[in-house]
Amino acid sequence: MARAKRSTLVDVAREAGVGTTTVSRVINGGHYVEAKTLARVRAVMTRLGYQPNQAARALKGERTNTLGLIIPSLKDVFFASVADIAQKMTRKNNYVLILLVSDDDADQEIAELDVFQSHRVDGLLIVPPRKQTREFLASVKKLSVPLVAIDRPLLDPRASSVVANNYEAARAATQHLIEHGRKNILCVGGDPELYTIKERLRGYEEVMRANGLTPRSIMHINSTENAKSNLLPLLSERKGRIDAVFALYNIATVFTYETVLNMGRQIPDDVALLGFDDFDLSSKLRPTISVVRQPVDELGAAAIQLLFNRLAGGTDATFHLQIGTSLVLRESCGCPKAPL
Amino acid sequence: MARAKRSTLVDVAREAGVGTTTVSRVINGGHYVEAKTLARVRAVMTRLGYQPNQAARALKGERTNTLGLIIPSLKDVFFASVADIAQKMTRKNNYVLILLVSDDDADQEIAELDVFQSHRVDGLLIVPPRKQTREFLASVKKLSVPLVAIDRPLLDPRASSVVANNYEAARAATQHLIEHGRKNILCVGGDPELYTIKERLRGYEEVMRANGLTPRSIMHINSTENAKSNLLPLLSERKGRIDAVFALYNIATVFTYETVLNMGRQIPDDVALLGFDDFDLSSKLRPTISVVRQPVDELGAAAIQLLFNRLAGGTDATFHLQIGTSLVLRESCGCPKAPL
DNA sequence: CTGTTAGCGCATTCAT
DNA sequence: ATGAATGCGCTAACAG
Repeated sequence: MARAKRSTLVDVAREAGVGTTTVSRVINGGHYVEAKTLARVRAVMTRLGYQPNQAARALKGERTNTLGLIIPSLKDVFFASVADIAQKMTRKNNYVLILLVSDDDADQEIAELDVFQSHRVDGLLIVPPRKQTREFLASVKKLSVPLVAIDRPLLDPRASSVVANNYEAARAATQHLIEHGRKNILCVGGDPELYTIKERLRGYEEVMRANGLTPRSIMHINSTENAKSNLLPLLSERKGRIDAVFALYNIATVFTYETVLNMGRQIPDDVALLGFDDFDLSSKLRPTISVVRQPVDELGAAAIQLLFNRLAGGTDATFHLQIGTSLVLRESCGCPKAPL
Repeated sequence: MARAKRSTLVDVAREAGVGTTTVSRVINGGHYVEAKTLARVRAVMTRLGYQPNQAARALKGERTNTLGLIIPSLKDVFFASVADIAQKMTRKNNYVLILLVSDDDADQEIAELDVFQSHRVDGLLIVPPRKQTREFLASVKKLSVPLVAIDRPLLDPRASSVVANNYEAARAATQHLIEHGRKNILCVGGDPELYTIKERLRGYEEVMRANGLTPRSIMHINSTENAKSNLLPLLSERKGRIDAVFALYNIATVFTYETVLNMGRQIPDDVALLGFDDFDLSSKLRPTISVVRQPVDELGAAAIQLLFNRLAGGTDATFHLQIGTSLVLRESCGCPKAPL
């Protein structure tokens, strides 16, 4: 708390009786410096509590050692996990992460890109907004630092991206329900404009058709009320009675779970349930919920790695990584209860 | 992506046919600049896509417009929410937030304080580590920027802090269970070294004694296994059979829930359950779980506000804010089921 | 191996 | 109302 003036590189040089270059070298690894000098300078730095001023280094046109991250929200476990792994990887590379939350809004994300420009971050990891407006894409194009998109690809093909293989995941999930003998499988989703949702829906529909079954889906499920009023009629239909639900994102899974139980039907006996995205208490609900799990850490790590490769002067090539998912089979899909 | 050299203030000045001072003035609000000049300069800035270089401003000894946040983890909803509100408030003040995760480790947190010093953040919001070692406190003392502690007070009394009133919250919770006629109330907690846990335990014990009841507690519940093996024997005791549990943190609540149900007892009929800290699916579990809710947003907002007040040149006084909590009464405590 | 020096982009006196 | 000149702390030539 004591507002003491910080010591600078020059102070250190003076105290240690060396030139500024030497001190600079010590800061940056101590190469080409005599061991004795090195030790002396280091001692002085410690004594003075010297901390290099990143602003000055940045001004020299060097790196700011700063990465920017834009996610739609921190309250969503998935994105919080992305932020978590991103910050860990960033730190490991001796960088620091600036966090901006976009609320999934393109205009806000444009403003945030500006902020990052202003702060001269060395690279950017972003979850593109739901609607990638032309203005947004223009802003992206003007960026002068490497950028990697995560979770959803950027419409600008020149940007690298790391996403889960949503399509294959949905295929596997649907296939699994079919193998449990389910025939009237309903697909429950959120915003149909969203890339991930579209891909998942596509996978579901293809597998249904390939098995001679009729795909049925309902989108825009995003609240308890709306789940009840929209889902309930569908689930109550007599003919072609729905015997399974494939929910396209974690909240939809929970809403479906709630709605089904509230109408007095059994999971999985009456209605099997398989969700997309794992969530905290998936194994605490009764029955436990089977889900498609996205390897968030892998996604995040791969994305940050892409960024650092670029920063390390690697190729300028664009990568579009698709990461595989896995099925976590618990009880709700109809799989046997795991032994205690 | 196009690596174009960014235009600088000088470029703008040249293009606009004015001096650098004028441009600087425009950037900083445009006072004392003729309307016509102002418009012209602004136009040039837009055309060139000019973005002031924060590094340069910082170097001038001014602000970096950057705040630092240290939290133990992003995977904990509580801390994720702190980060969320912190970043929102920070942005609103035209600042930016750098996020560091400490894993609740003092040494790591010391290192992170250094990183923040190096990046010259203007202020710091931190969740102090579980164990505030002497070294850690020394590092804090050496800081030259305002710092506010959140969730747990800092042992250094010169630092401001914003915490929930854990003690009162625990009193109210315990009292509530007693009012439901419960007499053998067990308190289930985590790390007994933790400030929040200690305060909550203290509140619980006092109310128990004040009502002529015997407090009983078990700490270190932090995994499903350990919950089962430690909790089960206690809950199975015949005499003085436990008829309620007050769980001191969200995970403990879930572990208790799971353990009780697994042993075939009913909540709340056999064992009432009241938890500390709300969690995502608290109202989706059967029965729904009653909890003490901490107003995270209020906590975070108050803390950031304290920081900005200081930065605005406000008083240097130290504040120790205690924020009140509320009881969210659902079914697990014995309250009547809410009507659908 | 080591020291001297010239900017990086900006805010700021101090003039005008 | 505006401009010229200075320096913030550091790195990178360039000399020794």
